[in-house]
Amino acid sequence: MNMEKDCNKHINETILQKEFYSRNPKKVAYELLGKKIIRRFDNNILSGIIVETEAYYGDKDPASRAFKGRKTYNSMMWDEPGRLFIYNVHKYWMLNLVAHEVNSVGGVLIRSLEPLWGIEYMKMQRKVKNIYELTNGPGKLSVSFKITKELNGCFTTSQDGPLIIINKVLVQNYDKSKRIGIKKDLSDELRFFIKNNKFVSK
DNA sequence: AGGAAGATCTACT
DNA sequence: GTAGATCTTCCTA
Repeated sequence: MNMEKDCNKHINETILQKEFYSRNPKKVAYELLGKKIIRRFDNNILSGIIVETEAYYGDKDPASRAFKGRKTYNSMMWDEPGRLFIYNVHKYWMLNLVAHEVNSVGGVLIRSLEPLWGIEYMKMQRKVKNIYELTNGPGKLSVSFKITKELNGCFTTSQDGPLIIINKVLVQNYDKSKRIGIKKDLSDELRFFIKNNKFVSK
């Protein structure tokens, strides 16, 4: 076995650490594309590849949950980068990673995944058979991956957490657009997705 | 008490 | 593809 190759493989299989998330959310959102998400609960393991994300800022971003100042339900956005921030929209839970520079506020919404393992379990959760309908939207992936507000504040950076994110090589073939479903959006394009990936939301 | 929300489903043209 | 209902959670009054 080639020693250099073995070494690279090891590096690419590490859990993303706090430093990764301690940057501008826009940069974190883009770099999260292609990374592997692993969800553990009871004796189950589910996993998928992140194929669509959106960046959110603090009080300068009218679409952000942090826009109106720090409250009980949104305080996680001020917290340590790499923790989970979960909130509700309509009747669905949104999966976010806390991501911001020092003394700042922000997060990245995971909008779509490409399912890897546990597909049968996801079909049961979602009550649909079509594999493309399991995780192609923020609400849908939370149902498939059994994500609820109980996970708010969990550290994705610790080995034994219920949800961790594994490093992978940087995705090159990505595209960006305005964020989806936002009434008052910023002029910047803050939605990132892998080009021609069938699991990106519509 | 009333309303809005970072979405989704269903039932259509 | 697009319109309208949905019936949860948290906000504002």
